Amino acid sequence: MNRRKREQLILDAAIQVFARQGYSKTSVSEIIHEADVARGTFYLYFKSKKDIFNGLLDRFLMELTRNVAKINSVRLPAEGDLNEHFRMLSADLVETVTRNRQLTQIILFQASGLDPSFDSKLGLFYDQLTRIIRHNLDAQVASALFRPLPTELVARCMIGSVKEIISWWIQNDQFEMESAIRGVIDYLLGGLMPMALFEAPAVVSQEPKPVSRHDVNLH
Amino acid sequence: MNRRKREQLILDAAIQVFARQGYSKTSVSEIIHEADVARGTFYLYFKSKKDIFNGLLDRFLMELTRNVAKINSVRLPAEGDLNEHFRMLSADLVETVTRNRQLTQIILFQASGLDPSFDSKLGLFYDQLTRIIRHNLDAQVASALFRPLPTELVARCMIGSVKEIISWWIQNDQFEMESAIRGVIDYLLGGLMPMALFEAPAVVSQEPKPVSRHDVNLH
Amino acid sequence: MNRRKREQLILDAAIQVFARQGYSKTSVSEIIHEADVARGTFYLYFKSKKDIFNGLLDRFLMELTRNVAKINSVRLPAEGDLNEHFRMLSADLVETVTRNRQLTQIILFQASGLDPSFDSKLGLFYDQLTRIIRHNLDAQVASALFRPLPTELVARCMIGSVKEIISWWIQNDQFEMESAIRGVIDYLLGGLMPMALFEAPAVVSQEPKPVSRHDVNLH
Amino acid sequence: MNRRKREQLILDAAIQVFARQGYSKTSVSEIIHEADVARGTFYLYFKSKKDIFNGLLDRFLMELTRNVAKINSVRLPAEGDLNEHFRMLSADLVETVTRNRQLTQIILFQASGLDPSFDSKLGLFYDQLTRIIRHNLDAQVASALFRPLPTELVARCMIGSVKEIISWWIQNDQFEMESAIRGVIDYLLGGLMPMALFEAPAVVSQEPKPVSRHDVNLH
DNA sequence: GATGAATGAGGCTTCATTCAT
DNA sequence: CATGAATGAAGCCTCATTCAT
Repeated sequence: MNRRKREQLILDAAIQVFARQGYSKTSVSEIIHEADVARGTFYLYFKSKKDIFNGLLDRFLMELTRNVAKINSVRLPAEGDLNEHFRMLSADLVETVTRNRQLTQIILFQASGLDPSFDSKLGLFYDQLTRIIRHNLDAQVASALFRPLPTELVARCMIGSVKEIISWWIQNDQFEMESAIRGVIDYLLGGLMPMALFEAPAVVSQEPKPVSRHDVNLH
Repeated sequence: MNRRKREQLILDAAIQVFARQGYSKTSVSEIIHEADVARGTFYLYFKSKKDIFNGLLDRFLMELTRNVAKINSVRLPAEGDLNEHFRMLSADLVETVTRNRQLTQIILFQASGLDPSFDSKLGLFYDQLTRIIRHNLDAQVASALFRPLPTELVARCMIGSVKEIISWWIQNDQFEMESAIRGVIDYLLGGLMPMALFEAPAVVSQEPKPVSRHDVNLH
Repeated sequence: MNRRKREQLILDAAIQVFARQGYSKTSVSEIIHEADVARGTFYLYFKSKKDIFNGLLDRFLMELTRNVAKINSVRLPAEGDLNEHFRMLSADLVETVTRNRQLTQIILFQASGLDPSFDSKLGLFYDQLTRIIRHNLDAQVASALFRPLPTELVARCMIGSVKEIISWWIQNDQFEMESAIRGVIDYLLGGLMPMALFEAPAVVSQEPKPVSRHDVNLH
Repeated sequence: MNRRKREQLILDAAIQVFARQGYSKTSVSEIIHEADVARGTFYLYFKSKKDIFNGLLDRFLMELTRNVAKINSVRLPAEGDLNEHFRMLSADLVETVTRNRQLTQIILFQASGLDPSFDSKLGLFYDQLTRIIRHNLDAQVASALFRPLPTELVARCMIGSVKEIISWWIQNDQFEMESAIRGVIDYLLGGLMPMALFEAPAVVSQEPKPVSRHDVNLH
């Protein structure tokens, strides 16, 4: 068995145990028992319990970042079914999360507050995600596809919404993924689009939107 | 010093220390040192470390529940500035969170995955929150103030949005609370309201919303 | 059993085990087994294995310093049996070393190179000893009782001589302490005194040296 | 690369690492890293960590024994500068110690108490050294060059003196070797020689001692 | 001969909890 | 009620040594 395979073996075992018991209550003993390797072998591949968790964090956050970047890398089409458009783009994200159900659970919802290194890594991850989404929102606003908005704030709300739905899904076996995805996208978009795109354009140009709806600008 | 006062003394000390270091990294030693009571005294008032954390969870989640219930207990006014309306209603929630900045941090973002009992308590809390919000949303939808929506899903998104913003605020000292609150409310509402309420009502009744926007119903 | 007694109990056990096996090969497990206390109790009294050893170092080196200071604190009498004079003064040192045979063994001959903190403590100890002895030597030289000498060097030689004899004694059960002490003092003095002080030059060639100077023969 | 060279390679690496960190704190990993050989290779040449250290002990103690034997193998000249005589004889010892500064440090001052096998080897070494020196002292006493003395005791004192000075030198960069050597020899001799051998009795009271006896001043 | 992945005994330390005073 | 000394299970990690390739 070569180095890569053995490392993966231990990583997989760690995911299982971390998912089952959380980071703090997981001991290295349990990981090596699950992986069926000797104690020393664990430390041959990972410097510490923190280290292996950091490894999981890195891998998974990077994959998620790629997924989110993909969704936000495309210019929105001026017409067509936006919901369907985003649904297709988000397929990879959904697939990643589905394939790593347990890991998602651990990393998104339990990694906070365990260790400064985890926290800072997560903080950077969310910052980066925010930046990506915000960048896209800014572009849409600039092209008047979306109404003026405090885009950083909205990006964070979107992230929070998606996280919460994922959390709900993970803990709920009767969750219907398909309709939920459409529902979330619909809701997230609904808050962004100028009415004009939905309704008769004529009205829009006649009077400005009420001040209360776009006078908010953070920073 | 009577029983109640001493218990509160220890609880306060525990909040301080849990807030500083999180649950797992906090030892009973640190709590009793902060509270300046003997080791045995701690166990006179609390069954275990888990027990005192459960107590904190209960108190804080109950207060948050009351705050959220208040926001959602009022029928929306048919006219007037909705944003301002919600801003006033959410004042207590904002106050609670501001006053317990550290506790919020621990309980909302670090209590997950530490212990099954905490997890189930948090799960119930979010379920209850969802139920409250959803009940209100349903009412608004019924009275056509909001467009048809998968209300449970939307309620969860709202919770997620608020949590994420709170998390951002906690970790960011330059956060401008005032404008953020308005921004979040604006965004959350924007995703819910039928265009008709903003623009000329006439249009709304003339043609239904696009199918793609409200065919999503979970459960 | 009060704090002091319990600490002494553990210290005594530690001395036993350290003496038997040396510092490195002694485990905390063995100390607590010898002391018959629980593992946690050890750490209630000592921060670490290093800490308890440091405690032993401190106590013992301080006692030795006092012993040596005593020997060197008195001005030498202009006449009388110098050997006997020093023998009386060194009684306490001999008693300390005899009473702490095992501790002497560990601290003087095995504490070097185990840990920087031990090394620096030992270094300071020997420096202080050297200073004390040198100070006395300087005084004797000034009053012409001793011949001019590189006093620091000589002080170190004296320390080395005494250490080596102690080491020999510790490892040798048939060692005759009494005669050895007289022999060492005689030898150490012999290298310091101007000939004139011992005898009238003329006499030397006429009759043998005084009995007191060469009646010491070990083995 | 042949067997002998590779063994020497590992031995040299071991010296480096042992010297830097002492025996206990040196791991086989560090030795093989320094030697740049594989882990298994180490065990091809040495049975264990203890084994390689024993090898170093043997080699070095044997060289020291030779050096000391050389100093003591010669009959003292009836006249001439004894100090200079010994200084020349001790050149090799000085050279050995200087060339193996680190090894000296480890073997003379840190090898004690690590392992029974090391202890017994060191014990034998010092016994042998004592025997060599004592044998020579006995001869000098017999020929009345030295005054009657407990020669074994004195031999040990001499060894202790030299060890202490070496230890001082190793830890002190500003040590002036040249004058120290003369000083030590002067002091060691001064404690042994009958006054008569140094000067004509009559002279003593008339003029100061010969320069060679007190021109040594460190610092 | 040479390699280095694998082993597992054993070391140090922490800490929630108990209980005699 | 209050105290705090004592407990010991359990956690993390190291490292000398082996052995299949």
